Amino acid sequence: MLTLVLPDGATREVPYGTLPREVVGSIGPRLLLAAIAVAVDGEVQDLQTPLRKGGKFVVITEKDPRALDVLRHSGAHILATAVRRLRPDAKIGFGPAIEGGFYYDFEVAKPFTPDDLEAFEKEMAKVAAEKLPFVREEVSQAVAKQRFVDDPLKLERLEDFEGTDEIISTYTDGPFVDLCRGPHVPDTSYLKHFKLLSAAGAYWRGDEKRQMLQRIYATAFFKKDELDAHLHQMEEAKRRDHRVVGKQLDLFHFFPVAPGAAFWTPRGTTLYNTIQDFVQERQRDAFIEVKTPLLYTKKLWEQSGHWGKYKENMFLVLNNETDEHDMSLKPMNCPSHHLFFASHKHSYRELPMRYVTFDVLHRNELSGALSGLTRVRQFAQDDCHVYLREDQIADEVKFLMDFILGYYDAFGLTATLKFATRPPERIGSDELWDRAEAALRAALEATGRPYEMKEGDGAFYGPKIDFDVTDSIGRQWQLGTIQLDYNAPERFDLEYVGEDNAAHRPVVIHRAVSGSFERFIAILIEHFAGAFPVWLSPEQVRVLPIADDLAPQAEEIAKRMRAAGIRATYDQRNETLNYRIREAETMKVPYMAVVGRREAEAGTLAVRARGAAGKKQDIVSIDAFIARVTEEIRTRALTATGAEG
RNA sequence: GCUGACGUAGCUCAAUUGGCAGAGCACCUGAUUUGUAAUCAGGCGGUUGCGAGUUCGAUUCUCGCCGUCAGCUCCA
Repeated sequence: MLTLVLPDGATREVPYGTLPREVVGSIGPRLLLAAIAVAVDGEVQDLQTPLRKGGKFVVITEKDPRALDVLRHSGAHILATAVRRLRPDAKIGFGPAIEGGFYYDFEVAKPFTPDDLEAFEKEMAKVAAEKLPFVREEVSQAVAKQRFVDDPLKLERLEDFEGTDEIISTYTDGPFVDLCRGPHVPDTSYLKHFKLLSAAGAYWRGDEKRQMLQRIYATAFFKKDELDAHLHQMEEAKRRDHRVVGKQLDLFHFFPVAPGAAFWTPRGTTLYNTIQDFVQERQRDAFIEVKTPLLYTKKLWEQSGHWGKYKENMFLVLNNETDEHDMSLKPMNCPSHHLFFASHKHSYRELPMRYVTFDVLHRNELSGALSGLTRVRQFAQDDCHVYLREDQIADEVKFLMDFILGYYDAFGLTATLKFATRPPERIGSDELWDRAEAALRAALEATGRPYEMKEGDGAFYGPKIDFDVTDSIGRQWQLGTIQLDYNAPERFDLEYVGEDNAAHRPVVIHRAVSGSFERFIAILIEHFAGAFPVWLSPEQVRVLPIADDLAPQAEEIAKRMRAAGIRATYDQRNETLNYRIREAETMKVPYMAVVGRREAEAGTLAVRARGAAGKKQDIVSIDAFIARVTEEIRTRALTATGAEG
């Protein structure tokens, strides 16, 4: 007998192998209708999978977030059912639920077209309407092999079960059978609100050496408004796309002759420099800024370990002297900082020493991986390497963490922390890794902040804390990082002189805040949808004279603003005021300052804040306005006075 | 890199089965002198990404190259 504990504390004794369906039905027939699946001690299983253990028994209905994964996983099967009906030659791969939806991989002779997707979507609606029950069967290896005799990918998966005592199960809906662990919704009619999103190639088991399958991405929800909201969110993300907004606001370009390397326009350069200035200002006291060469011989990369582990991603340069590609553009700043540190004797009193550099880095990303500013081949980091004593790790991690979180705060971004441990491909002994992971984890724990684990996701030289930032429409981006490195000091033979007058090995921490400026700016563009706060705006005020004869005053006013440190322009073109306002709005200029005859005589401005259409005019003196804007810039206010939210 | 889609004026997009490459915006000129999101008129603007091929004829069909986009961890 198994003991089930219901949420209200009541217990049920049921025989081993009882179906959850029976238990739920006995609690209430209406609950059975609403049930999607159940969870036993937190483990989700469907209503037709026999109970094999007792524990806390929770009925999962639509309201439970875990129900969505079940629905989506079933959606994947329904997709495969539809595809098989229309393309019987399709071999099935995997079809899991993923964050935001689900996909299914197929091996087909001819890739899918958008027309195919439309047909599949219609067929899925039919399958759903047929209300086919999902039938679970637990089968032997031999029976399973029989069942998937025409599906080589499934047979390959079955081989993994050889010699294990795992239960092999299949799920059938109508004509379609899939090797599947479950859980599933009771029948296909549960899938009501779904949409096929895209099709693209995907390697079998993510391995580029294996054949390429065709993956169809889709999403599904229980309620129509949730699906609509999801699709709307995708539209919103598209509207904010930094590649589109960057063009509208004239911030950067790409040219085919420099794939993956941005050309920054005057406006984009202003934005870029403003952000870099901000970092530099924040780092003025506790950091040491240096500039280092871009090009190095391979000797340095051999010493750092990059030549062995990272060569594929480096741009190698032909050395005329040796006639070999034995030089490389730097993909990272760390080795040059190590050279700096090693160039002098250091006392323990000097530590921690924090070197920072904003140099350009080059990484040879796969051509297919390039994407706008978020994945580029040339970029700059706000890169810092800290040299410190082992006993300083906890304090330093806290210091860096506060620095990083404070920085994001200035942009209205919030971060969550991820702790990443040793990856399979790595340098350094296990003893060093043990020490590094223990030290970093202890420092992280000491800050008292919550964090998530990312096992095996560390850098090749050490464990790290990643900062994942959430933007204004809820998307997550990995930005900052704190990486602990015991290997580099060994490789570069770094030393400091301790209190005992003996040489000691320092520890290195790699730290980035923005990740790369390129990607950070892309994120800011999308975060603010191009409507930057005043301090970041490439153009902060646009002065608009109402008629030609007021142009000299407008120019004079713009000059006064510039003298006060405001990025001000004036637009005296022979166009209507409406036209010029529209253009300033389109360019997301935070303030428009209109000068008419009344204002010119009184020394005032009629100020219109961006996005404040229909609001009553704000008549202020020029001096008061300058004071207000300079104050907003100084404090780096996130919302302008009187502007949209 | 691989799979697929796409590439037409500075930008956003048209161009029936292969048959004279177009529009709006931007830009220039002129008129208008403008009070809070597009004044009117005229004009300039193209090796249809690059290179081959098929054809009487290619933006359109075929091949190669370049670039852009989606995807290539999310495990039956």
